[in-house]
Amino acid sequence: MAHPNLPREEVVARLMQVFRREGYDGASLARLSEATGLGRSSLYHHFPRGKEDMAEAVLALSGARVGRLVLEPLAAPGLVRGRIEAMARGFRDFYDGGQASCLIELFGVGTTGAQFTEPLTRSIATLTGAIADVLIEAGLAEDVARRRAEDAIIAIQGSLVLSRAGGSTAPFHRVLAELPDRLLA
Amino acid sequence: MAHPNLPREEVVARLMQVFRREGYDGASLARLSEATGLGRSSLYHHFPRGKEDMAEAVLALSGARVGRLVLEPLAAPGLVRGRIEAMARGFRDFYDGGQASCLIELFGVGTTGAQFTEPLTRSIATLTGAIADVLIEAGLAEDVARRRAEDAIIAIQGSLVLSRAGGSTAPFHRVLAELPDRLLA
DNA sequence: GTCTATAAGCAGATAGAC
DNA sequence: GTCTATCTGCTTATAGAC
Repeated sequence: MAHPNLPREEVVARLMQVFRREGYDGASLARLSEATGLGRSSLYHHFPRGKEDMAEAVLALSGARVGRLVLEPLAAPGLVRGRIEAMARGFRDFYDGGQASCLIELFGVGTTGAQFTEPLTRSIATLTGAIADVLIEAGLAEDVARRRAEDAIIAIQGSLVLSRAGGSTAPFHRVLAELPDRLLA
Repeated sequence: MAHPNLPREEVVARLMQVFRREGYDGASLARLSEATGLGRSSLYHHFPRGKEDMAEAVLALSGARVGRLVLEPLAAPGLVRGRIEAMARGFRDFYDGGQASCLIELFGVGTTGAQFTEPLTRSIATLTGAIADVLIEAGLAEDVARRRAEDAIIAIQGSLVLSRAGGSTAPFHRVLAELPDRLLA
């Protein structure tokens, strides 16, 4: 066994890598076992309902990371522009420089049904709400703020799709670089 | 058998529906068989290498539809704005009003490997190139035109992700409605 | 908490009759 | 060109020893 007594968060982080690469249906137990160094039975010990529980844990970790990397810098004290720039760096790290897929695209498809869509929907709403709040704080009208916040999320998601399809993370990095000006223009 | 002597294009269209809903790995032969009304063996008669051939046919149909619905209206004679509006309607139809997923997100993940990425990459490049050409025709500088064209594709893809995650196609329709002004501003 | 062994079922794919 | 029947392998999941 390659990784004995791995802390749970590290196990979940490795599960997340697999889900992001292979999707929910594509991530087999064999692959998840290999990535974590845990045998099938060990995985079932930690996640009694199997893949379903693993995916839930991955979503929870994902939510926590978005909170720490994106929402916290956005809500921190300081000038609005600086906080938005920090948020952009947070997105960059969360998506591993544009190489990691978004779980929204992966868990909203196939066998999963509507099982995971609700947390993902809430996550999107929280994110756009937080960005809109900062823009309102900066003096923008509420409807403009909400629209620009949604545009920002749209641009990030779209750039991830294009980056993966095109084999270059350039679109992702360009969108992040332009984000502060687009939000505050 | 529910649908005897179905024309090939109709068969492929039904396969596309399944792949779009379930993803590549999630689309089982049982499901593909049910959707087309063809038994497993009939599917293998038409698509000797199985799912792989089916996915290829689906990609080909997808490319043909993009050509007819999006690229042709864009290249047609007439004023640039009207052609861009026609292109937006083409995207709306191609993505079934925002309810259909993009194959880029589905075929770039899981078992498929790099097998289908090349046609998808080319498709994106063709699309952005065609949009950029029209903007250059309208008098924009080439670098600006190329950037805006890429932004348009990013916005459309991102809005599809948000529409699916949020349970409402509003983001998709908003992006399409704003497309002409954004490209020509 | 991890292991080996195994169950039960479904996946993709094929053979051969009609 | 479609059918029924079948094969092999891999899937998720469980049982029980250590």
